[in-house]
Amino acid sequence: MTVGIRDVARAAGVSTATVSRALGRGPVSDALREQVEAAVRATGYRPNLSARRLRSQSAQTIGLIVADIRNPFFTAVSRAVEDAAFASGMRVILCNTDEDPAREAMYLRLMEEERVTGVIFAPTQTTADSLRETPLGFPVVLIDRTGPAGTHDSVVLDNPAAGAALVDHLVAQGYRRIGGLFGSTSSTARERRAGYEAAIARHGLTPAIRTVAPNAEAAEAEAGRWLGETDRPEALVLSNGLILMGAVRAARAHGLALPRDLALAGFDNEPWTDLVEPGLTVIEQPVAEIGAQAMRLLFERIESPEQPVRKVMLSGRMIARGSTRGR
Amino acid sequence: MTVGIRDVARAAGVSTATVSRALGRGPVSDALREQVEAAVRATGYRPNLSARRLRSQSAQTIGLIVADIRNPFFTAVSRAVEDAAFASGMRVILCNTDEDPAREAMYLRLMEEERVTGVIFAPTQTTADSLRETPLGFPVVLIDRTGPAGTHDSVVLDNPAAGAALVDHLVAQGYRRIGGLFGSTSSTARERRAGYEAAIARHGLTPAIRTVAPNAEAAEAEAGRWLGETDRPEALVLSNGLILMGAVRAARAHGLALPRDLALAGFDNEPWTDLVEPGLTVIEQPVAEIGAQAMRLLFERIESPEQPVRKVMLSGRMIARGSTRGR
DNA sequence: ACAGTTTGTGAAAACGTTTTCAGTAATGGC
DNA sequence: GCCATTACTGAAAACGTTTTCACAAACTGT
Repeated sequence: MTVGIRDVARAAGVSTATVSRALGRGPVSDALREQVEAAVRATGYRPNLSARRLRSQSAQTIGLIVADIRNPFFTAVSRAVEDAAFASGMRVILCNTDEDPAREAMYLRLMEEERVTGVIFAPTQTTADSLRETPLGFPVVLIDRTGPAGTHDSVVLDNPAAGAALVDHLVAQGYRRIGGLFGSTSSTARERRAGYEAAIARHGLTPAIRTVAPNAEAAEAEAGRWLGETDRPEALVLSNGLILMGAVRAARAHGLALPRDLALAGFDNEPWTDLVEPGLTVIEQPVAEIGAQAMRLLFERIESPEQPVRKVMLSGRMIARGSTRGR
Repeated sequence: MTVGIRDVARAAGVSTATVSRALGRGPVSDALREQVEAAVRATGYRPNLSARRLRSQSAQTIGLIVADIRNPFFTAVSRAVEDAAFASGMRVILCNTDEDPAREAMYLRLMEEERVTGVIFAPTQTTADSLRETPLGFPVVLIDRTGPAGTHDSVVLDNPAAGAALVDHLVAQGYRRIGGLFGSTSSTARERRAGYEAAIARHGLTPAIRTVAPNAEAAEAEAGRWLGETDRPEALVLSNGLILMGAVRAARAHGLALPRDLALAGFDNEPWTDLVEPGLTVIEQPVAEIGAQAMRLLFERIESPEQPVRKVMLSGRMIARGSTRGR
């Protein structure tokens, strides 16, 4: 039924080995190569990638495992990853874990069964920790979140510096009672929180920290409670774009005007952050760069598996907007 | 090196056929099944999916081809598609075409080589037209955009109705000079435009239409020009979320207040549309439903390939917000 | 002109599964 | 107790490629 390499070989009057070589990079005379190409056109042949993978033991596929593609940070990273992958003739399998360690484990197993060339992975804290003992059958590059030191290549933001920068900025603008609302499941949030704490201490201020599941709904609920209390903070640092959005909603619900009643500073320079009045101060992450660097690390790891573990740390860029304008 | 089914068979003291059956759904006695499962655990066996696909001629993979995953509409749809796919034991390969027919053709060919089970595809007008003559080796479900009638299953919004609903709403709110800014590459935009035109005519008004590449930058530039003209419209209908965002930016740049100086009504109820003051009136698309329905159509098509072509048309829901408050 | 290399080619093995085929043992109806 | 099913099982073929191996022909350098 379906046309295979032997049909092409017959049509071209050569062996299947020659067809394979003509299509790949084996040595073939120009004359035969042309015959083969003509036969391919005539027969409408399409190589069967499963067979090719099985025989060549190379899947030319990478796995991309993230919490939720709807988080704009991951959306942008995934686009960069896929561009780089397809440019190198690789396919991408995308998986959403919803920060669930069980699903993470399931997808990692799936990646083993696919015999993928490599995986780019934003793990939860839990899985990142267990990753060091379980050797996978493929190279892994961690993004956004990082595991215990030195077990896998990774590309992350300089989160402590970014967290501290937001505090410094708020202090410079005259705010003193600065709270922090951080995600509960990722090392990223922990690091941003550490930067926040360090900067707060350096300025001789008192920290006020709450943690929350990293989604807009949970953040809105928690921020709503907080802002309803009598000693609510003058300013809030939010550890990612979804939590920032939740905080904006909560502020609206309480009728608090930015920045007069409450200052907000968060992460992720999403397109809407400069549209909501008076503009939200954020740390912009170099999302495309993160994806591209992750692919680069992955390719280089595949190239030379034994090289020392590397960690690429990129800097965020603070974009000051109206939400932190001084008092 | 790597452990295969024959290693498991040897460890369990059975044939490879029995292992295959124990892991799949063949008839195996309970005793042997347990032996096999123990052997699998002992050896750390992971099935090789390439081999399985090759032999069983079933890839259990679907392709998802969209313009750009960063368009929130496609982000949300893709999430729904992947949830449904993984729930049925299928993998998803995601491809971004950037509305480029050449890339669309390339990815369609890739899908043939992958021998995918099916494809969910949001094509450009160009490719949608050519799709009817080129028979692909797999079922295709069109989403968002639709080709010439009746060649492929599809799930689309009732775009004419949605476009008309926005006009009706604007008219009811007292606006008369209502312009429309539509994307230039998709049938979706054409249909929304048709709805706009029909409603405009029905109200005895004069249409004013411009088209633009469907991205925020191009939309901002074009809207900026338009709003700078002396006879600028009182209200604008925007054919998708990105164009809506561009229009908001252009209005800001011209210092126009919503809705006093300009009313805006667009598509896609993205999370930010109720955060930018005074809230943007939009048609909400049932994104999760679109993804889920597409998968359903695809599965049913696989089930019975000969059944008549089906088109699922879903209704949008208008959410009226401040940007169209009456004058 | 010769040995040694390089280049191009085909036959056949191999990749790791599932599936077919044939066969044996157990079960059921009478 | 016998025949006809049914339930399991293993040997071997098959899936569609790439890669190894062997070999012939065409080049090198001398």
